[in-house]
Amino acid sequence: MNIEKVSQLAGVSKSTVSRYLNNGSVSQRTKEKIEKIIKTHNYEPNRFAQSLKAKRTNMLGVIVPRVDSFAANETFKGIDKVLHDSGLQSIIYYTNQDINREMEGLKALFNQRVDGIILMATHMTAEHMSIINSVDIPVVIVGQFSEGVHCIIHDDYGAGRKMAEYIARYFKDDLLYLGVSDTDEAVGIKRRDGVLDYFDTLGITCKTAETSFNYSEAFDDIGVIFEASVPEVMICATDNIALAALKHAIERGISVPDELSITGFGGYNTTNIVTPTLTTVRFGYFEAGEKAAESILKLIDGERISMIQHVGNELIINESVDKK
Amino acid sequence: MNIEKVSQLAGVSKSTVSRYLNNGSVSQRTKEKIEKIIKTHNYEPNRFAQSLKAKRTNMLGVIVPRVDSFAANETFKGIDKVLHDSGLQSIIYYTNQDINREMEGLKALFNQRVDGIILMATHMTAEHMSIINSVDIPVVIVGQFSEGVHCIIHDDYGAGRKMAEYIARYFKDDLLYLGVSDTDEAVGIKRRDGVLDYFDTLGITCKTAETSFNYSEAFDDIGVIFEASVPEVMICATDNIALAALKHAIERGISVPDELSITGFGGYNTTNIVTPTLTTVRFGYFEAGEKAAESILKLIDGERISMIQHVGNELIINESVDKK
DNA sequence: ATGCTTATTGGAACCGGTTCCGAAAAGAAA
DNA sequence: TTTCTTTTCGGAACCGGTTCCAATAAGCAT
Repeated sequence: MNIEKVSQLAGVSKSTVSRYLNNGSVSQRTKEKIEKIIKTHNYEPNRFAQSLKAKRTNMLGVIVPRVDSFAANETFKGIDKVLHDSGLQSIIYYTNQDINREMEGLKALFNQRVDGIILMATHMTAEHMSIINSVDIPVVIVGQFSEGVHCIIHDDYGAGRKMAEYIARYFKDDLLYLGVSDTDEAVGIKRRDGVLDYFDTLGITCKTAETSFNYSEAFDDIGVIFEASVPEVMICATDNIALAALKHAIERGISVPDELSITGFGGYNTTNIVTPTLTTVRFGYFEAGEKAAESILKLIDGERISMIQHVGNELIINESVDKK
Repeated sequence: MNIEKVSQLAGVSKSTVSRYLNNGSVSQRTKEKIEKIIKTHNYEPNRFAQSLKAKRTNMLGVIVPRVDSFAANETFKGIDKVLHDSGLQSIIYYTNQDINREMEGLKALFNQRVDGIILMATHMTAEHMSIINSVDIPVVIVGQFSEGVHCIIHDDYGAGRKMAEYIARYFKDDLLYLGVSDTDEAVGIKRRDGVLDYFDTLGITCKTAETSFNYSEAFDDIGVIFEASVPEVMICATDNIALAALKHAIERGISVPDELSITGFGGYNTTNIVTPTLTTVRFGYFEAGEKAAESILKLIDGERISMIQHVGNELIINESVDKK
């Protein structure tokens, strides 16, 4: 079934059918004739033919670094909600945390003529920027900041500070901040500085150590740390790291929170499943996804929007901190 | 940049450039001329124009019921691995576990002219089948069985039996199987029957109760069950349910596994994070995804493949069962 | 050089839509 | 009824590729 056949069966021309489909001026009588044919043969116009002429594909590219992370899942749900409501399809480009596949994805999606791209970035490089600039469709980055692109970012500094304020109510020393590499701007630097800067203003000293985002690597690193000494408080840069710390503590018979207080960042579901439940900061991942999708829609429509949008977060007080 | 301009700059005709792009017969000299133009202007053919004629879009639809589940994530990773290696794009249609959106997705993806659809189904209905049959592109179902479609299914019955065999080594009575609604064929019926049938052959009686896939609903149901009596063994139909049971037990001071043994099904990551770690059956979700993708590729190429393919699973013995 | 086979090439039609433009039809005013 | 507007409609060109077919060029043996 194509527009040609529909027009023949309805006894009109192609252009009339096309006009009918696009709210053009068609008389009531022909409208009815065409409608009948379309209904009985349930005709649907070919999207490729449409896109060819219209230069708009109604498809959005979403580059997803990982699929097994709470943050990524929630963000995607937010994106999907907005896009689905606007009748757009999302093409997922999954990168498995491989930064080269991120570049590949940008190019491939652009080549598919998607109308815009949302990039859930892990770490922005100059190469990213050069590709993004060479691509003349809207791009929105969510979760990381980069100069010159539209970004949706979490207030990592504020989250760090919130956590530090909470901890400082109960503890003054023997603190350890367990962070990640500062190649990750948001988590590795901002989040850490939010914590440490606040402690600094109070004159509280907090040791630091570094580990990986990966649960089992973090688990091993924490083993080494505990071998040397167990602090009173461990502020972990992510919930995954905090979960690894908790696991280690329980295995070694260290009581949480009586002997060791542990906190995370993220608000993952698992933080409520383990015992004790984990005190953490919940980020607005879903909201970030929604904002990213709304932003890209506006950009596609040619609207101007601010380059940076912030998403809030919230301290979740659970059982893993000793409130002496 | 389009094929017309390339041809003009190279001083040849459109058809020659097209032939060059599709490994047709082109002389060495013209090959070089065209290559040079394409490289310097980094031209890429318009996919829509190609698809319009070729009737092949190189895009696959994947209908995903949820994104925050270990099973769904692993399956998707398997699918993506195979598709990415074959240079296909996957269009994700996320349904948020809404069965109506599954139908909607089938229609929408077909309408997009995807070359095939992989459906991660929750529950197959007659309506599904009627849409699938009306759609004349290959469809593969993964995770559920339905007569007349190509399915990749897990050996849920075998998994149930494996678990029952293991439990029967240590326990003879006071068992409870905590299942889910039998609207889910695979988990609700097969998995349960695998467990119960085996106990039957040994003359072991096992009580049953029903709850939801959802963690918090399961948590509430388990509270009610424990209020009445706490069994010695709880065989839970999913890891999520088992995690809820574990949480409840710990909250009530019931020692696991000394007083209560708990098992799950799934092999989720969280089962290794909680203490005690959870004995479970790990399903080959990734493998199922790979098989689904390979199958759809074969079907697109017109090969015949068997209607049902099974994926294996493996008992993971952890700490949550008392081996007295 | 001639005749025959094979490798290259350009022209034109086609895929299935949209849109511009002018012609025909309908409606309104005179 | 005639004339002027306004709607409605069909024809044709176009979007950017692919492919069939016939024409030309090249290669080869005689």
